[in-house]
Amino acid sequence: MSIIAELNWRGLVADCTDAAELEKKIAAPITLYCGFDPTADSLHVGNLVPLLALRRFQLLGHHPIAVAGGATGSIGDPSGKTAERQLLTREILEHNIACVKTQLAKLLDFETKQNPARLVDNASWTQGISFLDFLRDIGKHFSVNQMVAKESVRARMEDREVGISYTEFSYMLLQAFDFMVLCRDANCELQIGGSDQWGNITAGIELTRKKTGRQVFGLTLPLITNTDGSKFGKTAAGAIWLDPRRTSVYKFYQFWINTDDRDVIRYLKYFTFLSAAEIGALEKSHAENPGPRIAHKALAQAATDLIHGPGATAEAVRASEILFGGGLQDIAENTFNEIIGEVPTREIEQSKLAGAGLPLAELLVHAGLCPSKGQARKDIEGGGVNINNVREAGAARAVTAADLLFGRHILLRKGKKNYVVITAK
RNA sequence: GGUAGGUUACCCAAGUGGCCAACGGGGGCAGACUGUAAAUCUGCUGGCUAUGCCUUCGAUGGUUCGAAUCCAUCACCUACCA
Repeated sequence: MSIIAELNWRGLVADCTDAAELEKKIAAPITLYCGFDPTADSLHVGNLVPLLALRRFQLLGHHPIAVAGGATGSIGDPSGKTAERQLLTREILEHNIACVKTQLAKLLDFETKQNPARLVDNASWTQGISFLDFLRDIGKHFSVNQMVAKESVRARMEDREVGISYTEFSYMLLQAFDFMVLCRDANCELQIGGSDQWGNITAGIELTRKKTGRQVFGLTLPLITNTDGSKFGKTAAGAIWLDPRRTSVYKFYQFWINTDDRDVIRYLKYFTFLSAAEIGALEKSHAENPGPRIAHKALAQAATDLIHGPGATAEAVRASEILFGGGLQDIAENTFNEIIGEVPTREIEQSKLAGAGLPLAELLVHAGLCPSKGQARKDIEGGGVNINNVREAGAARAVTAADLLFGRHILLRKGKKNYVVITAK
């Protein structure tokens, strides 16, 4: 199957330039790139679509280049942003680039002989260029009239409250320059990216044509949206990160498990490498009997596997089975131990539980389940708090050593899915 | 530079001297139902050593027994004029 057909059945093509010509070109392996700006010290699930797309190209024989945006990231892409952003400091940028690089490296194959992936930083080719040279060699090819017409800029120009700085306005020149350099030096002929990158990509295509006379291509991937209208990849607690120190493997797995029914098949196509046949089977089983959530589990399993590996995934699955499987009544100690570390775990001094013990509200705050004691009391009175999976509706309830399971742990729960293990020490 | 209007909790937004920790909506959290769904219904949504106390209605100062509400100054935003 060609990569275009592959992306098409998965619903991963939002738009592309000169489809007919690209189709011909792509019959033979080509070199393509996608950029990732280091806006944080970890990528998040939203970055997964373009990243996995690079991988999909690689699996079908093409040559992927992941570009870490050391240069572009220091400017800030205005695309899809409603307000000017704070520039990152040099130190933070350095740190972010280093972190993002290791994540990119994990998802692409750099070892294969045929078509190894490459990882470059666009700062490496912007560094030596003076502002004057850049204005003369690159800036001259851009028409401000056209730049102003691009959606990303126009949106900000029309909004008089926020506006756009000259710095962010110039962003597209840098990204266009990347494409031109990669075409010239690495024979890169295709750039992929999120649909918000369309303007930047086409700017690069034009610059490349003007500077090198070559025709290069652009392909954008759809913006992922949840059916209920909320933003994909964001929870109340924030973004879902790929770095397990920011989002635990258990939480990452749970994020996918909690996918809306209406989205699950679509997401299997977007975020896994399962075949059309496999996904078709899951779709059928889900349509017939959605209760067991076979498709959700397959999605969560596959996505977690991809990012965190099979070992960590198995642990997250096991912890989920224990917590959501049934009662804790006669759970074995070593079974319970499996959820420690998977579920957020907090320590507490043994002495605090001695005698009259610690008010439950205080423990909830200590566990990070409630923002304040007042809120904790309300949550308790509302019947949302469980100790060791037994509801505690008395606000005066104190937690004592008698509540410890195996003499060491307390399983706190707020609502249906928010668990914290408290370990006495 | 001139004139008019605005700035209220996570967001939108009501309130124009005491009944205001502040209407309503959104969002969020929790409960019931369920499948760790969706839809629906219900409760909560500033803090605390808690029948009370403290902090909060752009900032600072003032008037008053009492201010989100009145006055002054400052900052920012919007519209019209120049």
